[in-house]
Amino acid sequence: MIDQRHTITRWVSLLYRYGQMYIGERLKAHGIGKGQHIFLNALYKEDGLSQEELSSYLKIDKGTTAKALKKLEAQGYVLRQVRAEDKRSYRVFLTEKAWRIKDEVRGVLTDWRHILSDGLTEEEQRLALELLEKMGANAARFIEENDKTPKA
Amino acid sequence: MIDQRHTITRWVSLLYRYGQMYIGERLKAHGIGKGQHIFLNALYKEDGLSQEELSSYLKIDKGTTAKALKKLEAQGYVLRQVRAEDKRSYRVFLTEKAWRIKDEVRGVLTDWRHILSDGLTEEEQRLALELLEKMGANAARFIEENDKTPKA
DNA sequence: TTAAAATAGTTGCACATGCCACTAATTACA
DNA sequence: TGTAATTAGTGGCATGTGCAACTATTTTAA
Repeated sequence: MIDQRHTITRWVSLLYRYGQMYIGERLKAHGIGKGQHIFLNALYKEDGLSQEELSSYLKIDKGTTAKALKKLEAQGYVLRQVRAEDKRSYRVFLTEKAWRIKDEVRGVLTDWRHILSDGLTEEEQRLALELLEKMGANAARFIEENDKTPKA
Repeated sequence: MIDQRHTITRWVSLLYRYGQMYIGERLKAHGIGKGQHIFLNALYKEDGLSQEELSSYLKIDKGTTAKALKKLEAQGYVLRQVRAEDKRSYRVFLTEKAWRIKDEVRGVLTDWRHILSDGLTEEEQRLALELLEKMGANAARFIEENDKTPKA
């Protein structure tokens, strides 16, 4: 019925939304929402980051970051320690409870990647990541340049 | 500081969120939100579809579709006509006001694609679309199969 | 050294999105 | 034919997300 030509933007939208559904479904049982897993995964890689560092690494708004961490803290997955050297900021640490489910949380992303990669060769998977990375870097550069408020 | 290895999922998230920001910013002046442009674009391709058809084509929840169309109708961009043959459903038509901004609305997506494609060869762009399409189809198949409520 | 600018984090608001329960109409079938 | 099942659309709820205004602290510079 409709012309089936899809665009990059359209597929990105589908992949994002469906990925969120999958992740949300898989983590629901732990009381972790689809907006929080990304922070857990970042902290598994490097524990003790500040919210600012998480925000800028993940390129997620600091308000969103604050809310996600608040939930993770309420669920007992992270705790926040005011830094002595700079009392404005925290260090965010994973709790034992968070470390205990590390493999499971990381497994959700791994599994989703496997679902997406079905039928793709190793080479295609590598290429997909490389091209997404290039486009992502372009997007980030553009958006970040354009919200620098013109000084004048 | 943090290991810079990003995954497909991470880049998809960034591309989606930044794309939404870009689109929202560009269409704000027309009173069109970032959640509505996708429906306009689908209708530019084929006018007069039902909400059901739009939902299933775009793979967007029918509740979300209903709300987006309600906004577009309130802004005078679409109107809905009950079908005589099936009084449960509408045909959604673009108004003259919507047709007038067609090039501009479509241009937003084109421009965003150009931003993303900066530094990519034609061949890479083709590949990117092809790989996204394959992964998108995998995602859709998985999600759609898994929410078929087991009959038993 | 003090006043101004920058920075980390919080909160409220608006909006997008999916899910679910619901209504009204249509279709299937006993 | 009449009842059950299915379908199109709506509305409420929960959550994620970005933005903007705000506070508290730290840094810069006059």
